[in-house]
Amino acid sequence: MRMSKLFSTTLRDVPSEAEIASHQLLLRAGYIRQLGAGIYSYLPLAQRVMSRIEHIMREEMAAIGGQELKMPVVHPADIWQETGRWTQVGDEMARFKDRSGHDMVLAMTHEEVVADLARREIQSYRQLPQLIYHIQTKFRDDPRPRAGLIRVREFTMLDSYSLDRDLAGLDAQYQAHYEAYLRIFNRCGLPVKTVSSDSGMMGGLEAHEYMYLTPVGEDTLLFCIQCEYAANRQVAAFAKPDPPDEVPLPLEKVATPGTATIAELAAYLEISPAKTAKAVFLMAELDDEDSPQMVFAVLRGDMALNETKLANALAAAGKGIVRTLRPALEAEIAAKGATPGYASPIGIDRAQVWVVADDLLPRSPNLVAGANEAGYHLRNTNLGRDYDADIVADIALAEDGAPCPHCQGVLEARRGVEVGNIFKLGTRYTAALGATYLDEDGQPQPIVMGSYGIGVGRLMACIAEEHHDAQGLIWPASVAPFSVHLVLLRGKDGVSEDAAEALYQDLVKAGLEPLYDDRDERAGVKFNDADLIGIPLRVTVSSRSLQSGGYEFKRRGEEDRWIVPVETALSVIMDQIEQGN
RNA sequence: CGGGGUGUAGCGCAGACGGCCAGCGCGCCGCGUUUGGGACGCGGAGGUCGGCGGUUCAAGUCCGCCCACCCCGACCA
Repeated sequence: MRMSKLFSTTLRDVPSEAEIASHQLLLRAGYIRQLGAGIYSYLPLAQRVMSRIEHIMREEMAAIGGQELKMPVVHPADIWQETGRWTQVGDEMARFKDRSGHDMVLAMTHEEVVADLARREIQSYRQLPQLIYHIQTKFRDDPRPRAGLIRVREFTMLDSYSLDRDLAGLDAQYQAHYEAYLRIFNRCGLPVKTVSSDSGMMGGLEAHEYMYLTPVGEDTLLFCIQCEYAANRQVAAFAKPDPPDEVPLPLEKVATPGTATIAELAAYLEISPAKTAKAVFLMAELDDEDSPQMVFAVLRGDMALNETKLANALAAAGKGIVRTLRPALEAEIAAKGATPGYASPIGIDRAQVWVVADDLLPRSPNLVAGANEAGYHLRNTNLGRDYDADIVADIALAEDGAPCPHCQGVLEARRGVEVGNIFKLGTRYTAALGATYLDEDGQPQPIVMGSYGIGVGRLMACIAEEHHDAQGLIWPASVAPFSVHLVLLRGKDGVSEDAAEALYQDLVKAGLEPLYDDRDERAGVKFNDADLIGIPLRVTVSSRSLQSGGYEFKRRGEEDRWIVPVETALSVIMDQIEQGN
């Protein structure tokens, strides 16, 4: 490719909307351009990088028996209605009507389509297992896109689905993906950690996320510094302390003026926050209810609520699938007869409010809780004696420094970007859509599904985040948009130009992919652009290099420069590319 | 959706006390000089000042409404 013809230009100034390195550099180097919030055009340079990433994906998918297909971006609503996600998923699914008034959706994922295909194509256990995948555009109308390509609304994903006759088959395919995806990240030069995760809107049995650890990440992960335990904070467990063994004492009302927060209360009574009960009021919108349901979460005062755990606890207890969960307004709390800041689990109207208690509470005696009267609390409240809960479950948030649930070691919080995820879905979608096979006994059985995804653009952005310096991008050879950056510094006599043209033609003939800077620019401009664009190998052809005996070689990210004789230049370039990969 | 911010040429910005043809740097086009780490001179092109409405003799500048984008939060691959 001649740079004089390349469809993009480099920018000297950083566009003001970009804050993180990958976003700034991908813009400045001419890889991407923004069209709208979370919507980008991928210029030829970016398209080449993504093609190379996708090539790696295809190789690794083929290695575990994947068959590539392509499923639609636009779906009729009815398959989403069949699985219930039409109502479960909120506004992040873009919906519209076609000209005849049918509800349609823009695909945000493809479980429904896979299950639909499975019910049409799969009749017999003899046809299982199957592994199908595609690399396809998805749209999620995220409320807040950010950080350049890290979080966008339209994106392409490698999206893989396994179909099995039983859980053992699913386990095997899950494990195969687990490893294949690690190989993909490894080949792309991106270090990742896997963590246990919430299955979120996918639902299912088990899930892992592949996290690239970086301060610009938006997920919080917890890692045990001693053992292998690692989890997204949304699901992270921790070893809760054993409360002291105490005899339940009689309830006692105490005046506690001006203590609407746990900190104020603990200070006023001169007790530890661990001796108090915290009340959190939330409004849950459920998929099968029109009006929001109030939920009263009770935790020990020294712990914070994990809303994901709470939502999962509600679902597990059969209360319904939570679409959204938000803090209740003071007016809503008062409307249920509770006093904000002094609310009590004792005497709460459980016909109107669901009480969910953290699983530490049944063994935490004599906590101070609100008296449901401004300025008063109750000492010695005991779950089971003074009040009951609709649900008792782990709903506490694991925080930095909490004890590991496996080894009691310390959990450390880190930030990360989720670049991939894998889910054991089970039969949720296949059962809903009636995707069954006949077993050896002629009995219909639901097909067992798994789904596995990697965001291509997000992966590219993370690679850029990981591999750059102050001058620009430094692509790993495996995903670089071109294999070699040929820089011509024109002399007066045309000798350098002829040499560079000849080398360029040789490179093209050899099947390599050179980017040839044939522009009429000064050396500084060309070198700076080369650094920005970040191709691993730079070969400079100039009268100075020719006088030194050939062409000047330099690897991006290294300081060494060396001269290679004209005659051997082509083979050295091929060696360098080989070595880089 | 709550809080904060920004919209003036391709990019970065000034202009805000209403007042000539709306500016600067970079980039872009032409000519010349220059030629190994973002050159210099001369001459050019390029603007619905985010949009609509209002106030006024006069609006980039004042007022109202709307839109877009960015950041923090809620939410998510």
